[in-house]
Amino acid sequence: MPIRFHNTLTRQKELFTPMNPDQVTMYVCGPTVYNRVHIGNARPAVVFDTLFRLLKLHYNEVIYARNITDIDDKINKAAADQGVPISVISEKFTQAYQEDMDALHVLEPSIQPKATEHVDDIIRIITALIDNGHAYESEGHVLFNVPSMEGYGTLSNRNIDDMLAGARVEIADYKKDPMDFVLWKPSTGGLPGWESPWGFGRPGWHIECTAMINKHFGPTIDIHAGGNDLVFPHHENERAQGMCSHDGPTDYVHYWLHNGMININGEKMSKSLNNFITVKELLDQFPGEQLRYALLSGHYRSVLNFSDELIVQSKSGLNRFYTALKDTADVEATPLDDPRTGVVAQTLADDLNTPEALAAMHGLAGQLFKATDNVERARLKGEFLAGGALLGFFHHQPNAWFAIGADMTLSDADIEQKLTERTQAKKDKNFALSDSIRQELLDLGVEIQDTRAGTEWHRSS
RNA sequence: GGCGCGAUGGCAGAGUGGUCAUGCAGCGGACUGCAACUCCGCGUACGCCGGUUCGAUUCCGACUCGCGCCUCCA
Repeated sequence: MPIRFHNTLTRQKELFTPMNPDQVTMYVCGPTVYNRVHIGNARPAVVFDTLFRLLKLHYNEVIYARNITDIDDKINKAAADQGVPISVISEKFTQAYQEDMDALHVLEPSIQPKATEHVDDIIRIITALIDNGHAYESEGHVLFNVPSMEGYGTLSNRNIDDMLAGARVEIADYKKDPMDFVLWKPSTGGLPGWESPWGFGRPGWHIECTAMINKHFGPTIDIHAGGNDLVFPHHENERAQGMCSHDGPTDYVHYWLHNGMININGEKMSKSLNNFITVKELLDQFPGEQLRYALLSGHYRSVLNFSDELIVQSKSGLNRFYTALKDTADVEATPLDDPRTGVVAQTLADDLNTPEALAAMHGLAGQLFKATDNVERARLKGEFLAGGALLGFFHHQPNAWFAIGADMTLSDADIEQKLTERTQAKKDKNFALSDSIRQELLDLGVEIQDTRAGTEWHRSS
């Protein structure tokens, strides 16, 4: 089963072929750790986590790096405001990020490099760019000289003249060319910084990713992903740095993947609208799995409207999945001979079509409900579980899932007692009593189903 | 101004040159003492106008509307 991706660089769907048939290298832009991340930050983490899971099925080794940006002026500002070292801010929110991602069932990447641990590498690559004639020092700054690179703008599909025509930005006088961007800037007035050949200072934004990729993977990687707002300038500049910091022409990234943005109830998240929703706020109200379902319910390249309705529907969808698991609790799943052939894996192989994958999961659930043959049920359950694992679902036992957020006034023993009374009432044909007991239980968060085997119950919120 | 994206049934959201998405919600039915769960069935969906075609939601062109990026925002 071949894997295909939409590559931002070529603007079309392409067959994925890694440089090394046994090993895939991928890098995803992670958070700047200066506050709790919002739901928009969670989209690439969850989407490309699903990609990571898929790739691991197809290749012996997948090395996945997701960086932590812990050098940034927003961190500097937060630290200055609170009168603490930047490490206090960055460590606190790095920790918070890990917690949020864990709750969304995002697997830990293979490597989580930090900018502060790569300042030497950053300095090395800036030096190389200067040596190659692609960067220059000016008034304590080091700048990448954009006109020195043939093909700048290819990734974001724009040309310099058009950009300058629309620009209304004042050009800093230390720049040779208006498009030149900062690789290193001076730190004065007590700002955090590091010693460098160009004085005490700190790196620009784009260079850390290039440096970390070079350090951990070498000049070229298979996949680089992130939000589509990063295409320009961040990834365009990264690409320029990566390609120009080596002798001779070098590819930087073979497949660029970019996810679309998230809207909140139809509006773009923005500070002025005050509609930023943090992952933490959502996790306080909904299980991570439900949020994950919601994030995967749209194709990753499209805008996703993170509405109240979406969250509700996501819960219903997962309830159906868990009902299927509950109904087949007695069935021992038969694992797929080749997990890559599962219907979910196949839909994901087509440019990570997660809505189609969820539809496939619903298809399997329906078959599971209908099947009567035990061999067939075991096979279906195996495929269903494999699909769930790829999508990052099924971290609960079914009854535990339904009980999330449920009223716990009644103990299990209380419930069993009530059900015994109800069963007796039913035997006595005292349906008024049996129905009132059922309603009482329902009011206390206990749903019941009468089956041939007796009465089943589970808690529900 | 430059570059790009989108418009699918009440909602969400795939996909396809010609019988089918899928889920949620709704309606009818089966099951049930009644329910619940599950199952079966139902709704003349593809922005507008042309073109290509035996046939277009799908391809091509124009239009309308909405959206994104164009300096540190995933």
